Amino acid sequence: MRDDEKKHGGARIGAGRKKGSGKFGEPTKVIRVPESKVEPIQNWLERQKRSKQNWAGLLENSGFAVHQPANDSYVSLPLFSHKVVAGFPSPADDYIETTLDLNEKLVRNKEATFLLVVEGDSMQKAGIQDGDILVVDRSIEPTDGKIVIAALDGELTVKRLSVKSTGTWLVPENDNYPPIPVREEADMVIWGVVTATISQF
Amino acid sequence: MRDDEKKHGGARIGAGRKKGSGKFGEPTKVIRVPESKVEPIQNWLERQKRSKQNWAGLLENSGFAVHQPANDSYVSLPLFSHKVVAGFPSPADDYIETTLDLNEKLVRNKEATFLLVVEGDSMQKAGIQDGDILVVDRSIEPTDGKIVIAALDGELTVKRLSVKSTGTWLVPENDNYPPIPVREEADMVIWGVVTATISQF
DNA sequence: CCTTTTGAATACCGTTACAATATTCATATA
DNA sequence: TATATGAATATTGTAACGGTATTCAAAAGG
Repeated sequence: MRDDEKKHGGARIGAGRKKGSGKFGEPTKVIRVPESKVEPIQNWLERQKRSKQNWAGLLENSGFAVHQPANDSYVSLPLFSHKVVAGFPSPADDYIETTLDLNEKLVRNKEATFLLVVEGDSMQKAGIQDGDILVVDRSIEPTDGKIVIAALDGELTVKRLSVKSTGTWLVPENDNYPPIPVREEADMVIWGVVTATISQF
Repeated sequence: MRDDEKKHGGARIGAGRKKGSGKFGEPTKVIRVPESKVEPIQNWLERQKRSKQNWAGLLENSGFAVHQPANDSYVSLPLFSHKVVAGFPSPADDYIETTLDLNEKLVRNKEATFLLVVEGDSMQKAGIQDGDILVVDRSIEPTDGKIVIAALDGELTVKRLSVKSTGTWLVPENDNYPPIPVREEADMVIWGVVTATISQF
């Protein structure tokens, strides 16, 4: 076969890169901006891309997602990410990452969830303050490291559960209080695992 | 005088436009950005130049994309008071003090409320941790002592607002950070007042 | 007939180039 | 002395360019 006959391809329809296959997934434009703002803007663009993916993924996995609540209440509030907003604080534009219903976000298992008003400051370091509302899920397995509601001899406490080979402890997150040893599982009734805490100002 | 002798000016040193006399006051660069982001970016640049916005102005043209809920039904969760529950509890029995809908509890003015994810630990003492979700109400007057979301020269921060005769300050609740003086209202745009913070574990 | 290779076709992207303005200021003019 | 002029230089939005990346179907090879 002669060289000039060695041909592949050739003119054809349908060839060529697809539209929207670029890094931004949409048409682009060149604009002129001050030098000092180039990096912030590009960082922001990067975050915009990533955060969209993240939230989508997060919502997917966590089951909070946008799908179900037909008969339940659904109050959609715009949710911003601080990071994303930090550089470009304009509520008017499309910086809204997603919308979120607080009940949905905070309550995974409605039947097993209850709220509790905190008294005392023994969990201050974990961000739990006196007067906070705790969201407690009784369907979650209380494992080592989880913050739990435990009734010790009828005394209700919020502590971090520590299950080690040396024994089980209820550990306050406040240096002024000592860890409490749990001698037997018998003295302790765990009500549930704290999934969130809400402080109102 | 002949026409070709009618001359003004002429070659001379020092002539010409001064550097930095453009709209941005600094060298510029051309960058390519997605079309949908052109306007947001240019709005932001505009605002950076004359960061002259006050609370009222922000409210005016903010145009939040707040999604309206279809209707307000409630998710009632049992709310316990720590004291009351101290006995022995099951959310099913009558230790339940009341029931509470989180959206109702946390969102007073739905149209003016949005959520924000916190970054940083400058408000640790107020129980606001990195990663928390803040509930921000834009309809509440930012007064002395309120925790506010403030954009200082485009930088978004969560701080306690201090309005004294000596001036206005944004005060972090973390000893590692100094209070930030607000020289003029012009530097500062207050997005809203924080009404609650939610930590999830 | 099925799989792999190939290269034309097309989109994308960072940068430069360019033409139209805008600004400045020493000089010519009144 | 005050004003008008126009060369000199900066700025700015957009077009253009060259280099890459991607896609697809025809050609080549099993």
